[in-house]
Amino acid sequence: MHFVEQGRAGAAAAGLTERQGAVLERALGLLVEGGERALTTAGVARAANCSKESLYKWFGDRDGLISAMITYQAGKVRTVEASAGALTAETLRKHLFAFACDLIDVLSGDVSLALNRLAIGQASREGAGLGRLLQERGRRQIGKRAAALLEAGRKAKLLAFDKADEAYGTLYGLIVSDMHLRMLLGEDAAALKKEFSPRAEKAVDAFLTLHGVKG
Amino acid sequence: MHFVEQGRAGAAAAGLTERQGAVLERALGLLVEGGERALTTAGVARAANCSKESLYKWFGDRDGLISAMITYQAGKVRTVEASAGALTAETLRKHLFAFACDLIDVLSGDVSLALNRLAIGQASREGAGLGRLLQERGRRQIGKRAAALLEAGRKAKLLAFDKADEAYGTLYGLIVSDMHLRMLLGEDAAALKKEFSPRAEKAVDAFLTLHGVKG
DNA sequence: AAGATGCCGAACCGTACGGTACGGTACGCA
DNA sequence: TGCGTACCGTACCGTACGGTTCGGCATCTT
Repeated sequence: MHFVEQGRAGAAAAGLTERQGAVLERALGLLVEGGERALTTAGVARAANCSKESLYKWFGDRDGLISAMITYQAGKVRTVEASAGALTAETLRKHLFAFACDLIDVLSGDVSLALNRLAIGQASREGAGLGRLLQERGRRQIGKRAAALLEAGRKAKLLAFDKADEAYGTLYGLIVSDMHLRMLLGEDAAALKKEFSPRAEKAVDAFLTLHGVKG
Repeated sequence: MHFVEQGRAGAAAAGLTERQGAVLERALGLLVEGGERALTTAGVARAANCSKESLYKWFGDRDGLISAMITYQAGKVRTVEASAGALTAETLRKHLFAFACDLIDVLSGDVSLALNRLAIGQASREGAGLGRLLQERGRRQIGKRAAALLEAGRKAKLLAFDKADEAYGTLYGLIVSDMHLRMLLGEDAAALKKEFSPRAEKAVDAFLTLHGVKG
């Protein structure tokens, strides 16, 4: 596993009290369980045994609460630096495969799905604020890891590509295809994950066919 | 262009009055403009110059209205049968490229985006009903066209693959990557489309590298 | 001419939500 | 002991929505 979920590390990172972190945790639970409709200020207060007054003091308003939930959750996912050992064709393939599996794991996580649904629902009425936040805090991390891996592969003369982000886009598409959207639309995430996991290997193969240096 | 938008053909296809089709049209307009929050029964009635009573008589309730909107919109997109002429490597590439462009066009359409956002928002609280409907009516059509094209390519010994739907998944991923999700999250659709359109050619090239029969 | 039908516009009802205000309580500090 | 602070629980307010009801009008049928 290359992504680690840390207990409440997200709280301190964002300058939040332990208590506030716990509240956000319950709020995330409510969101996962019942979607945006279940994320009412009264509901969060009841579930977290706190008062609405405190919610408004801490987070400003409902949107502030949601933003705090996103950054809090993003703070829990940390990417482990890839081992900087010498890269061979074999280890590169292994790293790519591990990346593919982790990517599928992250995307199919129920908290991730719930937050993406929330941000997408919000996107229509008020700009791309939450969407950008989610993109920035969530995908940026995992994208960085991929970029580092690809760049290392190129340095080791194992990969060839013009622009790293285009190559990453290709890799992402090969791995994910339309799985993410289907999960967001409500298809059973576990079943889809089971169906897509074996594809991870084929996706890596395809990517190496496209960008691997023949050797 | 291989996808045609027909005026109100969706109405007759779904057994709807001309008037009801017009109402759904206004409802779709409201949804595109202001997201789910703007899709209130009173708002639709006002925008369409009809009474709420008629809305409930015609569509049952709000969910029925939404379902009708989805099937109505799906009925407007028809895939044109690919010309059955002899397939050469050149024409196959052209067809694949046209498909890629059309796919990007469909996915970046504002009505499509709005309906997908709506279905995704709904997915969390009440099963995958709308999601399935959207998937069934919308993507099934375009998927069929792709499947036919791929199958024709295989018959002409220009493509090689085991399962057609897996190959389609690969093609889809190469074309779309994470563009759809980013648009759903609120990134400017026009800008993204502009960025991704040149990628369509590269995606087709990559797909042919993976599944094309060397000749 | 008279009833029936279909529809509009508006009023209405119950509910639920976001946000605020208030009384009460536990705890730290002088 | 007294005071401030932070918090809880609850009640409250305004608003907005889904859904129903009702009076009125126009068109069609017999």
